Amino acid sequence: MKRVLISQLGDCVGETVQLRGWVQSVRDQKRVQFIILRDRTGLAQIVLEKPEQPSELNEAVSTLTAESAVTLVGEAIADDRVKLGGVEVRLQRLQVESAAQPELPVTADSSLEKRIDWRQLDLRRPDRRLIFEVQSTVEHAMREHWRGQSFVEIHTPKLMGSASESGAELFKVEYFDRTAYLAQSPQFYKQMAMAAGFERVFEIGPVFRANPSFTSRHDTEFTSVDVEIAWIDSHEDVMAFEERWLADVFAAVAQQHGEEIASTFGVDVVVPETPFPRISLQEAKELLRAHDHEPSSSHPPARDLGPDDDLDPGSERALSAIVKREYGHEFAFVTDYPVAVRPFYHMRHPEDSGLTRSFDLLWRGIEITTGAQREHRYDQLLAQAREKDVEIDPIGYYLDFFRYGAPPHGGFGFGLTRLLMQMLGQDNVREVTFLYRGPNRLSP
RNA sequence: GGGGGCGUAGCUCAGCUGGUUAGAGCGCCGGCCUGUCACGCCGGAGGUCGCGGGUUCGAGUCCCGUCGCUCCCGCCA
Repeated sequence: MKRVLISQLGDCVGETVQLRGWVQSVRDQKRVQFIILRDRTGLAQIVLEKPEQPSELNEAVSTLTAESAVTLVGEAIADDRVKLGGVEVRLQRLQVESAAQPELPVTADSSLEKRIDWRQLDLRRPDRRLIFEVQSTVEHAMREHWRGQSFVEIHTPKLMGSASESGAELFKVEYFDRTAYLAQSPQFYKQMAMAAGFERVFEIGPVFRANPSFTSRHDTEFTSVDVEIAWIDSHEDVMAFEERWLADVFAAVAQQHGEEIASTFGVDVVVPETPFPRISLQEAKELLRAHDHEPSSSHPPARDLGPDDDLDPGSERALSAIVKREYGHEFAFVTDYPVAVRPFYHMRHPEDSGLTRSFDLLWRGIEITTGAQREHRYDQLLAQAREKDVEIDPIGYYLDFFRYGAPPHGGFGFGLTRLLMQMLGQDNVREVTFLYRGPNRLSP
């Protein structure tokens, strides 16, 4: 007897094998019983004859409930009648490791909310599992690319004494006799790595945002991918890095999961061509004005945008559609945002101090990256902080990073779940988050 | 924080302008069925219609309040 996975059954015909998995279904007939067993590699049919006097084994099969965890032993038999792979296992022994209660609380067509309540059952579905296999491939491909370019992986603290950026709200936590905050971004610390001479760093880690955002693309805790690179000339170098890095990631996903993603989710993973189109925010607004985009029924139309306005979600969707049509590209770097909508540490254009050396990356209408060249000159950084009315005292440690020689540098933050959501045609980040955290969700 | 939508059986939903005992499909339980593979057939159980109040002879349905969820906007990745 040997322990095998369901995918290996075809090579075990005539052998006695042990299978371990979950009961997908039971068909209990007069003369014969079938179990459909599922493991991480697929489905298999288990068969047992039922004589006039049913055996104990027959009784055990009759009382099996769907989703019970079992170990079973039987002989693998090739049989053309079996539509499921042409091989079935003639049951000899059955061990119920843990019986499932009858009547599952969720099914594949249950609401997302209920499926998250019972996430351990929801994730047993092969299509949900595929999401996290793809995520593993994505992160691995990212690391391979970084390692090939001598990046250093860092792990920055998630407990902070003060805010790292203005705007987003912070979660307060009790920290002995004072208050600490959960990090909303590793921004300041990856810049510290630049001051420390690491030159190229990355981090994949959790970030926390106390925004009460009720949308399909926000959560209060999510996995952020952060990159910072020294000795750059402008934000162009950062974009040039990111597009090649992403092309590598897409190539790995397409190669390892392309077919399964297409058959499961009905979307093609297409490796994007580099370079991606670059469009300044001003050009973007002109494009939007020039194209009469039709508002969809589920989304409001894009607003009319002033010079200091950022793109709203409607404009981002419309812009992506225009770029797809005009440039034939699904990605678009939107560059050179006005100072008003960017944080104090973004470097300004030397020839136009109202604009920053910054960019967002849109993919299929959604923002997956924000990046910039950072201001590394202490006096200029201090002046920009004051101009933005940032309290200097709490960020004194950060400003100190730049007092003893910091290289020109820049980087970006990247939303892993937003990438996965778009890549796999999912309509909500909760689908691609192992356990979602939102304003109303702290369990399971 | 602002706006829209939803809440009826374990799950997904239907219940028109208020009218007897609240329905369907799937699932569950029992029976039947010589190999099913979305098996099929027969039968059964299962509901405080989110919760509270009001209008009415009568409320799942109308009104007010409340709780929960969800989507969009704002904010952002």
